[in-house]
Amino acid sequence: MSRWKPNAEGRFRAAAMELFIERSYEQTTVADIAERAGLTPRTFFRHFADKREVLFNGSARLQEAMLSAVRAAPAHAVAIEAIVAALDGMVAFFGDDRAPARLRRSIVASTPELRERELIKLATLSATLAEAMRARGINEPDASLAAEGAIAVFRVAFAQWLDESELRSLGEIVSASLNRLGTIVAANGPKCSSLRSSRS
Amino acid sequence: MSRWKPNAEGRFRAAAMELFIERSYEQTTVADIAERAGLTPRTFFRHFADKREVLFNGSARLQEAMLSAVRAAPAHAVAIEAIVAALDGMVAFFGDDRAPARLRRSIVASTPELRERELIKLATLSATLAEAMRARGINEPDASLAAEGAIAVFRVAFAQWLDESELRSLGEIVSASLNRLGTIVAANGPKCSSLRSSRS
DNA sequence: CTTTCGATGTCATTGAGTGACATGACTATA
DNA sequence: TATAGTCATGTCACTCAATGACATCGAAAG
Repeated sequence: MSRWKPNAEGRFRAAAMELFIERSYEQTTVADIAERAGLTPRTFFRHFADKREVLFNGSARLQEAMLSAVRAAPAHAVAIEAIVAALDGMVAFFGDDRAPARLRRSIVASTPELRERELIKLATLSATLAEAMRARGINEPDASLAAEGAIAVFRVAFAQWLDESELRSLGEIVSASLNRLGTIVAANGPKCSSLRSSRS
Repeated sequence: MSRWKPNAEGRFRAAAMELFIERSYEQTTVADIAERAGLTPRTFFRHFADKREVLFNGSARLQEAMLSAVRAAPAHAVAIEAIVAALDGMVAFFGDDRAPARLRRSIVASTPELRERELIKLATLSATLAEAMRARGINEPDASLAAEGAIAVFRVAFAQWLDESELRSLGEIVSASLNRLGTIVAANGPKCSSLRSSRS
């Protein structure tokens, strides 16, 4: 019997998904996952920083997809062009099949611990996007604002995409949301509306 | 000696802040905090859901400030007016003193665990704001988009407020950021720019 | 004074996460 | 083929966050 098991991470992920569905995330211990994967708990933590990470494999690939889309954008793109490219890359990453995303969301949504992790992944995505925009000559605070706005649009649109039936594609929803955000925020008077500058 | 200690939560918070500064968050155990507070670890968890929560006392009050500001807005406010009110309420909540916020941020920023919790507090704030807007007749997806956008603006502006010297007030920075976001997003063509609707 | 109730203490336990060290397996090089 | 090096894994022991069960103390009400 060989001691070395090929594709340990894949084994862990598959075992974890099975157990998270059979029971739930909370009622599954790392020992359970390791047992089903035919490995030990100690090895689990050599492949994943913590129990949550086993569910967040895709975030690195999503980030890569977003980044290469931004870098492929025209050279002197302004902020809006950069985030449109980023959103485009993210939309392409997910394709048409909502089922896996829905399944994953049902697991993540069921546990505060996992919702927290999801948020930090999105925040990382936002920070990475802002950084990429700065690297293309878009300065602060535009880079951060545009990045935060883009991720916010994506989050809202993505949730809608999962909630509604197969009517509109993700791209259509994202596009509509981006336009909607523009309409909303642009309704603000050029001078700052009624926000009082509270110098005490 | 009386067994009952008045203001247990306050004692825990004070003890925790001291220790987080002396050592760090990570190198402080709940047992340490309890000892300095003159209480037991078990009691700590009766007052705080987990170790992180001891640092997030203000978030409930911030949410209250934001909510009452939104509810105080004119009756048929459109999205932009509602979020301006919300931002106004949040700005007022922090006042002029940046020192406490800076200290707290230095602690939170030093630990991924705490950054995650911070994000979920902001996400909760966003969801609450969206809910309040819906209660005032603003429909989806405008409510969610505006709420996400507003929180994004606040987050970026708040970070700037802490980073720069005492030049501009928080209100001024928030106001400027909101306008900037409007300028950026409004630059998007009315029809959706180049985001291809990727119906595979 | 006694009863009741809420806050705390005590004890035991589970499960996440980590460090140290041993061991098996694959690879390179002679 | 032999030997050394390296990498993934197993084993053991440990810390610490978090929780349940139960005892106890203090205060307030009757």
